[in-house]
Amino acid sequence: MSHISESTVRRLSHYYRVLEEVGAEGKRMISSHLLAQREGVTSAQVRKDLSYFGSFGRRGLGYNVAHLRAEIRTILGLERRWKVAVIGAGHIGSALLAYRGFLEQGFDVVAVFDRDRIGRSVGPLVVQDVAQMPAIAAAGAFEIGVITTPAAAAQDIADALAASGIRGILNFAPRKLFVPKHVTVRNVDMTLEFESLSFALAVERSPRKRRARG
Amino acid sequence: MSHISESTVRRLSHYYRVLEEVGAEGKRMISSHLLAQREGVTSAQVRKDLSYFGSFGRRGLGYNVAHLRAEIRTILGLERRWKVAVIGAGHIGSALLAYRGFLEQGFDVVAVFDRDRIGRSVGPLVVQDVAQMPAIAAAGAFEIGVITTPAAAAQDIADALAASGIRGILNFAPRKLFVPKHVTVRNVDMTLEFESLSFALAVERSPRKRRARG
DNA sequence: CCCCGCTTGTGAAAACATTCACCAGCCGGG
DNA sequence: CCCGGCTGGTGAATGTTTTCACAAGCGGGG
Repeated sequence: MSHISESTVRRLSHYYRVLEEVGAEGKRMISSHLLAQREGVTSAQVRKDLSYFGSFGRRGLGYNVAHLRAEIRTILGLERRWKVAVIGAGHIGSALLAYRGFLEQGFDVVAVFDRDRIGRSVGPLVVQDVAQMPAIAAAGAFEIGVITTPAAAAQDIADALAASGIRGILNFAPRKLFVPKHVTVRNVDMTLEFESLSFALAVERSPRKRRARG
Repeated sequence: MSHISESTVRRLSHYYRVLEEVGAEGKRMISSHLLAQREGVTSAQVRKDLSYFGSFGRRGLGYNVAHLRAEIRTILGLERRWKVAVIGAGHIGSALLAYRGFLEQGFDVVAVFDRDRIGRSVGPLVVQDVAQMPAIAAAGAFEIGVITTPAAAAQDIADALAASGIRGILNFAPRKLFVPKHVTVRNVDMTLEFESLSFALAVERSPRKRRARG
């Protein structure tokens, strides 16, 4: 397991969900072929992805649903719970806090920070001054910082998080973040996806070559 | 331009943003090297990405910022505006509607549908019955459907959208959607990103091989 | 106990994406 | 007008990811 690609990890998350469903349907075993079909990938891909981490199946039988689910859970680090702070209490930040979905999956939002709106209640939490954030982060109050500030502030927040020893950042701001290499950033960028859709729909785009004007 | 990879399109969106900033800073020309640096990729990558669509630079000078920006705008299909319907008026749907960011970029939300909450105002729009959606879609009222319903409903909505002639879907539900091949789906999946972060942080994961139990 | 149908795990091959390296072209200065 | 310093475009090389294809292992039936 020298290095696992980002795509493999993403697919593991997907398999994890499929296994939840399949388990709920009462199935005890599942073949790589069936699992692949439900996820829209090839069976070889499923087996290859899993093979990076071990041998979880049995030839002739497939994978034990509950067992494989537990293995993936461990691989993804979902055995434990992660403490999350949200920086930016605007629309996205609030929606995120209100969204129950991921709370059930091992992530607990323990703090919300903003430059304004200080003292306001957001669900069970009270918005704290973002100026306090570095100290609170450094004290180990959370492991993952979620940036939902305007784009212009995002890099500064990322710098502050990194300087406070935070190693995981989920960035909702539409801007590339530069961080020390021991820090992992993942991006959720709606605008990008809209533009990607736009590209796909605009089939009438013309591939003609042109000369540029300086 | 036989086929453009998804990654290339994503990077074009990124370049587009950088060009906006760079333009705002008053720069007239930019080299592939500088553009690359601001986006955290190599200069060869920038030139290769652009070369799929034409020759937009001038040797010795670089790219004209405004001109390149306009070219990418055209490539991405952002010359025109896209009409968007949001299906699901829950937390994510509402946050999305409140988010001004992407409205400025060529996407107009023209309708909101939900199974409940019918008649409620969301910004300038009124929630309509999702049962009406297929007819309204078929009438050409919008080109892109954004699914922000619970996961269990997502595939049915996708089927309805596809059947009504919609060719672009942005899916916020954490579930793989199966659609006819002329329909393009893009996913925004926060849960996935959280799990990917969890994996990256859980460095103490052990790669030991095991035997599975059936 | 052996054979058959099924399924995994995995090297090898193929497909795909990124980076290299260099030619061609452009500007400015002398 | 020519030379030198830069920079873009692009085929070739390299690196990465996915797919293929098959040996090895499993359970069940007779």
